[in-house]
Amino acid sequence: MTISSPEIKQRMAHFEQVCRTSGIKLTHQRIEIFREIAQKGDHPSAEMVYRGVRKRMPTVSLDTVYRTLWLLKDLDLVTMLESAHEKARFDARLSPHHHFVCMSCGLTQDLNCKEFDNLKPPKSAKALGQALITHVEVRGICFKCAEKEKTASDKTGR
Amino acid sequence: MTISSPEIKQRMAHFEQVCRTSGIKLTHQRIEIFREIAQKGDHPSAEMVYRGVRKRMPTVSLDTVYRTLWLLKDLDLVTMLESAHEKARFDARLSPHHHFVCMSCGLTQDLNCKEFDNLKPPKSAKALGQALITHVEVRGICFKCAEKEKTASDKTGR
DNA sequence: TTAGGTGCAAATTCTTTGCACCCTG
DNA sequence: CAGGGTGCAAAGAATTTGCACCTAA
Repeated sequence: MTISSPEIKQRMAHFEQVCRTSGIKLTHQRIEIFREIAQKGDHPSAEMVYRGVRKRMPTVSLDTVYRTLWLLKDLDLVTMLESAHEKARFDARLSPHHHFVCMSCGLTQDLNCKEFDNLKPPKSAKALGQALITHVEVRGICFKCAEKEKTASDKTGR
Repeated sequence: MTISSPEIKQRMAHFEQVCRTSGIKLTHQRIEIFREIAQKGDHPSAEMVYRGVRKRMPTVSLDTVYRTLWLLKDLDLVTMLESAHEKARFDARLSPHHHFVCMSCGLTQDLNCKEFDNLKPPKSAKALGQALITHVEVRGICFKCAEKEKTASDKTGR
């Protein structure tokens, strides 16, 4: 999937604005790396971004791509699929169920919900393949992390 | 979360039966590794399983834990959270949307669905923390992989 | 000008593999 | 007893880090 040109422009403008606001330097590398993600809708990996950017800028290094990607993520300019950084985790429960994932510490807890169990894949999924499982992931902040953040903000005032 | 004793027994029985059916040897290591996952509901990582099993069997090696975990997964005796093996993947689309993930090749495609957008976190999530985002992941087989499997089965007859 | 950013190469972390010995069936 | 399974140590893959040079503001 390729993103339409006005949409890309808007994304680039937003990117530049956020960088300025955050006092982050607008380097060639950062611009090209962000553009690479902004103009592609196929959820590229760091390696894929690297290869794409190298076409236009043959000297970028892979580690700059990584540093920039995490930076963009911290600035909420991109989102991440699959919790990279996370190790594989296993579950012996085979019956369908859902998850609550803490966005701060990554703790994953089972979530039982009849309503979710009964969700049917939408028509739009039919265009992509054969849908088998509909799994809901509720993301939020677990109580332990909420407590921690509260304590921290009491100190920093932030 | 600890799993109730009858439930564990049932899981162990199922495990032993599947191993026999598949002609997989029931070694001490495999039994203890499966038990470790079966009796815990907290989605342990390979490292955590390793530490748990070592208490009862100090000589197991981490690589046996890994080999056994992937084996259990192949036998559909355990499921995996977070697509380990997968690299981090990025997305510049910030508006909420959902995903169709191919269970065979891992291809992730955006899925638009108003019904999913409007899903509210269930009451049971309130007990775990503050819910912020409800994300649906439809898992299935994409057309490309379905085609591949079809071609393969034409040959193997499986 | 100068602090933050980059490239390089080496380090880390998680996971996999080759090989000789061991144990289940 | 035979062939799959295991432990060890070493290899791989993805990501991170230290350091000296570079460049946007």
